[in-house]
Amino acid sequence: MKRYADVALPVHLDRQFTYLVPPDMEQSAVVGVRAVVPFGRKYLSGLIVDLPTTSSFAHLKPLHDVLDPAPVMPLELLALCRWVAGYYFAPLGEVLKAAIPHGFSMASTRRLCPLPPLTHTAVENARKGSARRADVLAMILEKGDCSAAELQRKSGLSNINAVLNDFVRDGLIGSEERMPRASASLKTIECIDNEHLSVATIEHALGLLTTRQKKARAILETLLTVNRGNDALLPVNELLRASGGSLRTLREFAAAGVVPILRKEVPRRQEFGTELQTLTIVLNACQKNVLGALTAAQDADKGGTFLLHGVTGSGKTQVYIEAIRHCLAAGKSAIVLVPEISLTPQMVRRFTSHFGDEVIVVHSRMSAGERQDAWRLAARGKCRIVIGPRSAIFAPLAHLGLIVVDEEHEASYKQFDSSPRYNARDVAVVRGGQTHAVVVLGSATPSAESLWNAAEGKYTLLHMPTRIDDVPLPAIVLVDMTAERKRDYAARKEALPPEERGRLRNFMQSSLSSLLREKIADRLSRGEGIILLQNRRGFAPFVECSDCGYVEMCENCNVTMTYHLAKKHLRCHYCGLVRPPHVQCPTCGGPNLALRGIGTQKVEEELHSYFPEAKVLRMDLDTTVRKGAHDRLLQAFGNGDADILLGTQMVAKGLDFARVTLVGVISADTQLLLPDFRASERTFQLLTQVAGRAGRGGESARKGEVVIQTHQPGNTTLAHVIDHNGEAFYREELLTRRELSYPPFARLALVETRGEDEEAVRKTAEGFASILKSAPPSVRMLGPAPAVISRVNRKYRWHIIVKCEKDQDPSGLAMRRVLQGALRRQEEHPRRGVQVIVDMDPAGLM
DNA sequence: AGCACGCCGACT
DNA sequence: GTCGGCGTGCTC
Repeated sequence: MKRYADVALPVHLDRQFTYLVPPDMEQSAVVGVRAVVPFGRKYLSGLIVDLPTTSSFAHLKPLHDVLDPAPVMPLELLALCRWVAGYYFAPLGEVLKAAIPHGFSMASTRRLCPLPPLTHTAVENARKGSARRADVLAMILEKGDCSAAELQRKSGLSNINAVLNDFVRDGLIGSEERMPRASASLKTIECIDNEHLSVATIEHALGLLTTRQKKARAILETLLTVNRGNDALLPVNELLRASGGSLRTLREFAAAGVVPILRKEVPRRQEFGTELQTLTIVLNACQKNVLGALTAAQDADKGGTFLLHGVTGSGKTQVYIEAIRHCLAAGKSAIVLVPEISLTPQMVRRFTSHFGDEVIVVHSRMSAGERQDAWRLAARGKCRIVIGPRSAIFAPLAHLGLIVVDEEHEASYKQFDSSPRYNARDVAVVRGGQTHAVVVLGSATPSAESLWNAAEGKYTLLHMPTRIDDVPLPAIVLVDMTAERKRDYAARKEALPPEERGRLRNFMQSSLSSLLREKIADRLSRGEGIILLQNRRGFAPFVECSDCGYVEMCENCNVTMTYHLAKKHLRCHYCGLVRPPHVQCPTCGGPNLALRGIGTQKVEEELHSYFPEAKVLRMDLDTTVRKGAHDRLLQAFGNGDADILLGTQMVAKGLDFARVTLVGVISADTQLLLPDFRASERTFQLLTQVAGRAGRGGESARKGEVVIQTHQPGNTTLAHVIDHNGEAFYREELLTRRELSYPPFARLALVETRGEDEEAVRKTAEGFASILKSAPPSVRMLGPAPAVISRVNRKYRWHIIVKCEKDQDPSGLAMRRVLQGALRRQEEHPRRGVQVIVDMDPAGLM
């Protein structure tokens, strides 16, 4: 009987491909192992996801190879990936590619070699026809074996494969598809091979040494004194360090057979060290309460989702740690999801201090090899705690007992830029449901969705309303920057003689109000720490002609360009384009191009001019791109090496610094005025988080103070921030959401059409919308309309918002069917160069 | 989505 | 004859 295998491939095709299983692979071809298959002209590696007994397809090809001796993807995880693929409209192959680190998305490369008929004379003959073709032949003849990609690059021919095919047909060259190595190999180190070590041989060799060969003698003598079992092989570099000998000498001994050396595989893993002070922390009554609920749920073995709403500084991390301890004691494993931005060595250390080698950390800066090692360690049960961002929700842990999602409201859990567009928090809840693991969503400022789910009884709400040691919440004051500006202007005018007052036309307000300046001076004099938030990097968010209003725009995107001081250039924060600013206005020719708005660099400059003696650390994307820079900055500030930590939202996510007694928000309005239904929520969350950085010290510490500057002093969101009145904020926010049919009361999908041809993009959007018009009335549609940022990376964007009340379609099934149907019909008449992207539960509508 | 194939027009 | 551009259809 014939056997078949369905293989999911990392291609953007919502289909699986069926292959014949050759008889010699029947044992090894099982669900969850990777296989190499012929696909078109190439070979691809994919995952076997099913073993159907029949196939209606007539021209099946056989599997080419099976890569793994045992499944690399547990069935439970495959089921989760299937759910993600279905819910977020992504091909299964792409979900698997996101879930399995490297080694999955491999494709063959075409290699060429010369055949006997290819001689220098043959090359010269070809040169009569085409010089470029002759060059290709010459290269193959010279190199002997080379890749098609290399030939393409060096020859500049665009249709290299067609050209090569001609040569193959003429019998001049040979061609084959070769797969890259199946997987990055484990790192190996050289060790002394204890098993083949002979004391007699070494003593004999010692006897042969002259008295002058001190180093050589030291190596052998040291070797005789160290006695280790096979489990703890002595690494060569340790032996050399201990004996002071050189690698060269050791190599000679090895070559002579005196010292046997072997290579041992070692997983690459980072060391994070321990943080002793947190090891002895005793939970307070509130923390114990919460922990009790979590451990009881774990013991009941039925899973369940908990929303842990704890104010900043209430000690959530310590609760997570104890819950994990309980989980491990029961023989189970745990996943901790953390926003990428908070995944600092300091944060990881809090976990490694307690659990040591049981912890494995995955993060975006890891190499392919490191990722793969981490995945393998988790899959083999060598590490039972995986800490990481978004993608860590796919960690291949068996016996999952607990999933922690810290800062569950964070938008970074939602992948928005590429398929699969999943929200790791929601996937966590689903995985918990599938495996009966307890899920803890923790936050000081939960998302409106999660709070509503708790109110509806889907999640169990746990509260931690007080800070550790009852440190009071900081006092928050609002500064009206409009009034400030007027006062400032009047004062300057007063100071100038009447004939010079015209110069004030371009008067730029300081980014620091007098109140904030006063408080900064006060803290500086006391040696206390200050955190300043300005959620915009660069110097000036836009450059404007003071005469005609021209604004420097990006040529690829419909956004303003930001002026960066260090390089004195303009930069697009969407596509990365860099160019110098105009010297004269390109529209009116005027010389008055002014730097407008406030970025972190501008604040930094002003701080230097007001407080030349203060040490300021700027922390934003521009100062933290280098590896470890983020941690170094936080460490330096924590040590007291600097007085002021100034930065974008990342200053709100650091760990506690007891010495901070003042937090300043340069402008609360940056996010508040965005045309997005989550703008208020985002602002409330960010400001509450950053305010929570103030005054976290022990009992002796001074109360923290927070100054928030705004041009919207009457805004109710800000009023709730200063009152620490989250309850009122969420009550009002939920009311608005209900009125306007936004989440959590409705499910949203954002359909985006995207392409370089504006007309085609618009027409595709209109076509999609007209298909949606025939949907049942419960599925409603807004748009189509150009996106708020109507062009990014040379591509135009149109949006259709699709929504459906949750009480009419609780599972989202109706909406999914409508969208699925519309996508199918759309694919029947595709427009070249236009993509149609469906973003389920989008993080924002821009 | 890639990618090959086939057809057309520009160029030498 | 060469070569790139572009539309079309396929990938088990």
